Amino acid sequence: MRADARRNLGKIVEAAAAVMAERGPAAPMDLIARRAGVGVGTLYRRFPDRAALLAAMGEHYVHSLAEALDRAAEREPDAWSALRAFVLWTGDAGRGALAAALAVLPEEATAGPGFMEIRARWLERLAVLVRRAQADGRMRADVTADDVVALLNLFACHPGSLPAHVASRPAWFLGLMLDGMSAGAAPH
Amino acid sequence: MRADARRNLGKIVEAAAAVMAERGPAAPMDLIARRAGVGVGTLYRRFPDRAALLAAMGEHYVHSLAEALDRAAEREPDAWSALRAFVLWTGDAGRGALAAALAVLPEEATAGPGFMEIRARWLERLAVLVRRAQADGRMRADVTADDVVALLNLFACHPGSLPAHVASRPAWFLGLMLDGMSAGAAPH
DNA sequence: CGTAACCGGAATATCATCATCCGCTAAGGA
DNA sequence: TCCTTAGCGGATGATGATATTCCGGTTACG
Repeated sequence: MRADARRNLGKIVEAAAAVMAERGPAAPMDLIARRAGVGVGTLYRRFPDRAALLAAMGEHYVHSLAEALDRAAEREPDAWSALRAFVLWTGDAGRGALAAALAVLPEEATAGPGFMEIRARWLERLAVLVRRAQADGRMRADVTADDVVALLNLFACHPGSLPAHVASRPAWFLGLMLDGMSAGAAPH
Repeated sequence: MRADARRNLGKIVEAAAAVMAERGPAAPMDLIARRAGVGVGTLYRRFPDRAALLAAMGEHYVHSLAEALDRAAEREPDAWSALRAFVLWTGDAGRGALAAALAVLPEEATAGPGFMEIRARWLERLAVLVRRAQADGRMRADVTADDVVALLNLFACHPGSLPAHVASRPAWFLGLMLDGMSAGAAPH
């Protein structure tokens, strides 16, 4: 594969994530191509249909998400801090990535080859972290890993249509919900 | 105005709220008409364009929202309980109404005659409630009324695209954020 | 019972997006 | 340096969805 082709491929995946984060999974292909600085033809040559593009995006970003979780787990001293750090990381670093990986993708791109495996592994690690934080008495016992994922989803789905007050301080709101999940909060 | 005409008008506003809650403010007029059990013609005769329809919806639902807040303030013994009751009420009773009044409307229907006044009054009452709850030491001091509104917005914007895990138990998630706002939670 | 207001939805106009195709460009090897 | 060919980009026609109009039929109300 020629060098420029490879370069463009990367640009397209990134652009797709960015545009879809703003306009949802049905965003016009035109926009994605333009954002990538590429003609529509190039886009279609590389990805015969939308599903293929979504699959590529999914694989790429779920991977980066899993990496971030592992990084947090290594660096932070305990499970609860790691969970917290990870959730807050999603708030500033990779909103587009999140929207892509969590909210947009599962609909159609679930079939990717490495996608399901890495996603499952990621979910499992998250669940372990949750259980550990609960065992440490730092996290409410009635909160599940799925709840954490749902929380991320809530913030990831269509950042473009998020209330401005939330969009401008995502970390603050994520922190609020984390506080609600912490052991200190009233369990009802 | 003939009796059936008036009846239909009500049905249309309700249908518009329901459909727009699911599909956003750009939902097809067809759908709205069908949901109302009415022909498209009737819809257009009553509301010359989308903006008119949005305005009508806005007035109607902001009103009902203000009523709910006042009701909660009367019934509950203290400010924090009232706030909590109101927020949780939005979770089950009137999601469509919320989506309409908070997320969908401000974009275009802000110009309605009674709209701005009642909205401002509502916001003011909400702010009073927040200040009282904070004075009572039941609510975190760094949370503002705008934050509460943003929270509602977060759940109201496009229920159709909410993660299933959230959509099926809205009250649970709202409760989580309320817990995060309560005085008990760690302020950081 | 008459009439005029009102209804419904078929028909048309409009528009945005998809997806293809082909002449041009330039990457990379000899 | 030059040649070959993978690769590029965007104009183009097809397609499907939505807005909006219009009129024959219906029904509320005096």
